Amino acid sequence: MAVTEPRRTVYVVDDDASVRKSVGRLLRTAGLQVEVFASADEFLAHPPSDESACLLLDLKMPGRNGLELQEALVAARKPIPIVFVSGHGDIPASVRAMKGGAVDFLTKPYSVEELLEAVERAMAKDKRDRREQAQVTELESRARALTPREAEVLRLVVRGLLNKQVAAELGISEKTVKVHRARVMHKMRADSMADLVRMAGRLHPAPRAR
Amino acid sequence: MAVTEPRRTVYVVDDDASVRKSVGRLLRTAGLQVEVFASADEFLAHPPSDESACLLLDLKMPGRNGLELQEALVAARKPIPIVFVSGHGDIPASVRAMKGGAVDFLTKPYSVEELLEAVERAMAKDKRDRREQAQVTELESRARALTPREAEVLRLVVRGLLNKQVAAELGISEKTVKVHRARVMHKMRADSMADLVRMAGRLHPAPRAR
DNA sequence: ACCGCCCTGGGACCAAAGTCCAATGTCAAA
DNA sequence: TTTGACATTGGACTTTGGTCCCAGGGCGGT
Repeated sequence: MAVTEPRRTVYVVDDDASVRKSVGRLLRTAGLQVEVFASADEFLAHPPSDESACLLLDLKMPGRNGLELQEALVAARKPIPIVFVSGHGDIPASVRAMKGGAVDFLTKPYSVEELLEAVERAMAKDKRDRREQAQVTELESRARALTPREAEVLRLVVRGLLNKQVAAELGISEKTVKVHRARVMHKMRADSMADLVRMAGRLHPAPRAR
Repeated sequence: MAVTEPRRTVYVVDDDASVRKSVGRLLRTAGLQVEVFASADEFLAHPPSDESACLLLDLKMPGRNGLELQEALVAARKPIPIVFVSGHGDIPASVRAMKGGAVDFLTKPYSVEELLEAVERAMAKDKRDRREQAQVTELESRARALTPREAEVLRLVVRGLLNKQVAAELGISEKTVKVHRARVMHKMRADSMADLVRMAGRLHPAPRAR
């Protein structure tokens, strides 16, 4: 298959130069792009590309450590799957990392297989997350194009109200509701009521179990 | 408020009798019901009540260990939030526990606050999970009451097809589709199209990010 | 053979939704 | 002031959806 393999980048953040070098070589050999950073701040200063990627992160580093970087990324809404690596980490740190959504937490010495497998899963997760995010972003974009009134009508229609009920709720005529409703369908590019309901559901996800 | 406090039970599984005793007393003091078990198998043999509950689980035990119990519960579809406790656990074990969905993983010595806080979060999660599960179960129950044809119509209607399109798809008359559709709405107790779409969405959740 | 459930329809109608065309008023920006 | 986006509504229809009543055939179990 002559499919152009999408660029997949692993960001390696480790204060140990020899680690950066050896791990970098290893990952490149596995066909991955690699970008190395010597500290958390160096990584944060880096404009992350919008390609498929994951982060291979050392737990202990001078300055901002791995967990702090993880928190910073969460706070900055820069979701990127993280694989932690540590030499002398402790259980509380690993638990905190996993609670924070890390894909895996490897301890040295780890095997090449472990590393590649973890990175592979992180990449897969990134791919899913990106796809999901791209779709939601697109929907949000469409929703932003709605006028206040249209958004209002959307809300009530999706709640299951009839046009006449929406009209009563808003104190306007049913005719006007139909007009707004038609524009909503068009702007949201929904081709059925069912479609619209699902779109609305993704825009305001029900708080499921966490 | 004279609200009857719902019974909240913590299942404590630990091979050390003195731990069972002291932790049990501690949790009871905090107003929780406690049931203790000396081994994983003893717990598995226990018919779990259907009350709000969580599991406080020792990592290392003779026979089946904590992680194995966790896996057994997952395999058996007996979801119950787990708080692990370990004296001499290692990082791989804690990571495995967290990957398996554990709420927390405490290491000895831990403070009373840590323990209670973790148990409290586990109970809260259990409450959410139960509520969610109860709703889904109810919907599944309604869906099972549908005849094959009705289920088929539901599927197509929720996909956004018009009655006439559903009819064409099934090779029957639009009239018959209406009949099935009406029965679907009634059996599912949906009071609007939007409602029905959401119900269907919860029955067959879109595979989101994991 | 009879009963109940399921699937299938017709006819008649009413309600709701969607779609044309057309028009008016407000309000803020150019 | 002119332009443009937004909200509003009417009239006239067509298409869909939903609900009655009524009815036949197939099929499995009592």
